[in-house]
Amino acid sequence: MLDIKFIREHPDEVREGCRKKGVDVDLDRLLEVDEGRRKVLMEVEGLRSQQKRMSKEIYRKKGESGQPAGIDEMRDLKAQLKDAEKQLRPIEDEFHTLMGIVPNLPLPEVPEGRDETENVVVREVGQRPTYDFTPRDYMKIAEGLDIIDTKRAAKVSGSRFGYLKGASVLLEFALVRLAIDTLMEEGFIPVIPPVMLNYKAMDGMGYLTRGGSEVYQVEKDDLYLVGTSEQSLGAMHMSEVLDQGDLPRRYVGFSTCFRREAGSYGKDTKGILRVHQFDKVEMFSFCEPEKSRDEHDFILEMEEKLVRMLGIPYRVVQMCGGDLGDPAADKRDIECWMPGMGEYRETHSCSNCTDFQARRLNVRYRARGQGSGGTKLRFVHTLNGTAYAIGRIIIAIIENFQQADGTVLIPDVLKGPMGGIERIGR
RNA sequence: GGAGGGAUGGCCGAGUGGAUGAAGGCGGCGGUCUUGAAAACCGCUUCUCCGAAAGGAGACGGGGGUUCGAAUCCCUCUCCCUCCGCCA
Repeated sequence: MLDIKFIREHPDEVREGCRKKGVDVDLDRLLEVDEGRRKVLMEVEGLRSQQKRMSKEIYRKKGESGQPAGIDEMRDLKAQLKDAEKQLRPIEDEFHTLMGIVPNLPLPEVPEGRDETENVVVREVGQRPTYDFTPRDYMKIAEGLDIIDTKRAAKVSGSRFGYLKGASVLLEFALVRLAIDTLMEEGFIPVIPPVMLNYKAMDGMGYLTRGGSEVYQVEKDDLYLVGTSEQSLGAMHMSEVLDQGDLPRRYVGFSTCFRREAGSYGKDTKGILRVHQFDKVEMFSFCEPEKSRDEHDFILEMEEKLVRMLGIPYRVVQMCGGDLGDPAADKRDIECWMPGMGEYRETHSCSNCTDFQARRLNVRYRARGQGSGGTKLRFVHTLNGTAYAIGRIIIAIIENFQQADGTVLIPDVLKGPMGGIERIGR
C-alpha cells in the first residue's frame, strides 16, 4: 500500500511508477474517489460534532424541569447522520479496493523493461567448470543415483512433485544447516514459521492482489499455504511497534513452500526445478527506511557468499521494472550456472519492498527524536532474500560437480555435515 | 469436540451509561543531583484520519443494535486462555 497523501501530492510519480512496472491502475478514478470520500467524511464528522455538542447540552440541563428539551431534534440529527454514513460506506469500500491494487513504486535506479528478457546482468562470478565429457542434465544423474524420484511422486501427488531420497536428503539437511549457521553468525535469528496463514497476513504481504492464483488455499479453514517463508516471517510483526534499537531485525527462516504454478504449464515440466512443493531457507529483514538500500546490498552479499561457499559459478541479475512483483521496489536475482542445461537458472532472489508491506501489515517502529519531542512512529522497510532454495541448489550441485562415471562430488563445506562422504555414488 | 474465562495505550493494568482519550505502574524522552554512571526525585509521553490553519472526527478485538449519549448494556463473529476429551 502506498500513502494516499503521497499519491494525492505526486500523482505523476505514481503514474510513472505504474507504467514502469507495466501495471494498469485507474489513478484518476482513485483520486476522484478520494476527493469524494473526504467531502462526505467532512459532512459526517460535522454532524457527529453537532450531535456530541447537543448531547452534552442535554446532560448539563438534566436536573431542570422534567423532560429535557432537544431530544426530538436529536432524533432527526441521528437519522441524518445515519444517512450520511450510509453514503460513505460504498465510497470507503471502493477507495480501499483501489488503494489495494496500486503496486509499490520501483526505485528510480531500476532499469526500464517489459519482462525478464530485459533484465540486466550485473556481473558474473566464478569459473565455469570444464568437462572432458558431455555434461548431463541433473535428472539423468539423479535418476542414475536414485536420489530424486518424480515418477512415483506423479503417481501419488501429480505432476510437479518429487521424492528426495538417500544422499539428496542428506544434502538438504547439510545445506539448511550451513545456511543457518552462516547467517546466525551475521546476527540472523533462526525461525521455523507456520506454513499456513490467515487471510489478513497473506493479503498484508501483498501476494493475493496480483499473483493470487499462485497461492494454495485451504478453503474449509480459510487458510493459505505460504509460497515462501517470507510471507510468514514478514507477517510475524503485523500490528506491532518495534524498537528502533532492535533494527535491523534479521530472521532466517526455514520452511516448505507451496506454489500452484498456474500459468507455467509446459514450462520446466521435467524434474524438480519447478515444483508445487519445495523447501527453502529464507532471509527477512525489518529495517529503518534510510537504510533499506544498504540492507538490500547486504542481503545480496549474503546470498553471493552462500553460493560462493559451494563453489558454484553464478551471475547477478538486476530486475527491470516490468519484472518486479507488486510489493517490490527493487529486486535482484542470482542465477547459477547449470552445465547440464548449458544456461544460467534462477536460484536466488532478493527484494526491497520499502514500506509497502509494512503499511499493509502496520509494522512500525518508534523512532527516537532529539530534544523534547521524544518519539515518533514510522513504518519500517522490509526486505527478503533467498539463502538456499534447496531443490534448485541441489540441481546446481549435481550439474556442476558431476563426474564422467555418473557420480557427484560433494562441495567441501558440505562434507562434514554429510557425515564425511566425498561423493554421491551408487 | 464439551464447559468456562478473557480481549483496554509501546507493555502491564484500572475502569459497568454522561466532562474518561481513558487511573496507576513499567518503558521511553527531558531535567535535578553526580567526576561519570546507577539510584532517588521532578516534568513530559496514545494513535489514526480530515483540515492551509483554527479546529474537528474516530479508535477500548471486528461488525451490528439499544440510547439524546456506549469502553461500560444487547446480538454476532474472530482470536486467546483454563479445565475435560482426543491426538503427533
